[in-house]
Amino acid sequence: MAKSARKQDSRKHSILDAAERMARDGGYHDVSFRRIADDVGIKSASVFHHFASKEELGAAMARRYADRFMEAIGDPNDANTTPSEKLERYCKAFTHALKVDRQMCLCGMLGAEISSLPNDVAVEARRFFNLNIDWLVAALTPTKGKTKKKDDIRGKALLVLSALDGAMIVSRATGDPSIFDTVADQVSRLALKQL
Amino acid sequence: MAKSARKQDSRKHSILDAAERMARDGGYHDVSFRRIADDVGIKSASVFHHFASKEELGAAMARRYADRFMEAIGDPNDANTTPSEKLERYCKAFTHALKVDRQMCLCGMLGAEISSLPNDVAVEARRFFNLNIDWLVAALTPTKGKTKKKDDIRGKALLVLSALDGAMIVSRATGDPSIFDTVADQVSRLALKQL
DNA sequence: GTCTATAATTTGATAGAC
DNA sequence: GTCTATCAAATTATAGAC
Repeated sequence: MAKSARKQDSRKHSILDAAERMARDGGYHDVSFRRIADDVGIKSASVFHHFASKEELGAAMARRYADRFMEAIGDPNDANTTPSEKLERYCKAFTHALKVDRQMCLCGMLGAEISSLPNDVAVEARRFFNLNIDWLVAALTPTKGKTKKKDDIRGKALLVLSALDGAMIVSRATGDPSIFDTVADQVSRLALKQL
Repeated sequence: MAKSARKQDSRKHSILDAAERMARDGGYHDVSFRRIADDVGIKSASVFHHFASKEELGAAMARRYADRFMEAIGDPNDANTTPSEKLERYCKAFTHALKVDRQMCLCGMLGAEISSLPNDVAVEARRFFNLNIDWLVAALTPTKGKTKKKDDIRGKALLVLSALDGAMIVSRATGDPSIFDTVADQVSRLALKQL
């Protein structure tokens, strides 16, 4: 039972991998069951055994991506790392998506498409952004010393998130990956200034 | 002859309007000739009389959007307006897209999808970004006084473009339009500082 | 310039055998 | 859990009448 459950998860995993790759290049509307099946090496009818609909698949794909992303950036309240180190780790998660995967951030893509997404997929995309904002606010809040104005911190969090997501698009659109670094460096310095 | 040319242009105009609306909500892959035709009130075969292929339509759509955008933001070298005024006008163009049109910036959407776009469409999207970067560099370059380091100015231009494009996504994804203003205000102040 | 008709392909999805 | 077979609908695109 444990063995077959693992086997099922592995197939589900492969299906989500294929779907994620397609969505991060062409968006949700460019994902197709046929091409996923071809990628995985099964038939499209078999994909439906794992996910009852495209909406369900899309929601699972977005949720898995968000969970992975949050796990990669760690605990924003960890007392053993500085805001600067936390922010560096955060930027690296984006850098990995852009330069190692050589793709868009999945939820950045879904965020752009949000008004045309099926509800369950849109919910997961929205969740990603809210989790990110909360994480950045926590990471940028000084653990000791006077409490800075909360609105200022939130503003900086929104600036960091927006700039990094936008920089991915600008980098990819112009074909110049160094643009991302230029933007990430600036926005990191600004977010940490007068903290 | 002038009359029929005008009539043709009006129809082409309506087709591009419909295509743009679809692309700004769901991306290039969510644009369809059938739905464009339904929107305009003609048959899909008639759309092909105006645009020989989806790629040609997509390229025309992107180019028209970019040209309109550049016209809206004006001359970056105009000696009668300050960098601050230029930047304000630039932000307003994005605000209009987000709050009046209530849609994504078309080229922001196409930029995210760039790796899956037909060549001619990708070329136009790329052009939009390069035009924007050049415009911002010109607008942020002081007309008199010492010439700031060119890399600094370019860096600020990239930050502004990235942050505004990203802020559109974050605003739409979270359903909170005020996020855009928060980011735009910060990035404007930062770009003008020590100019 | 728009139409009908049609083609070839792809889409998301289901039924039922193995 | 995967398959074959099938479906209805949608996709881009073309041919040819009006």
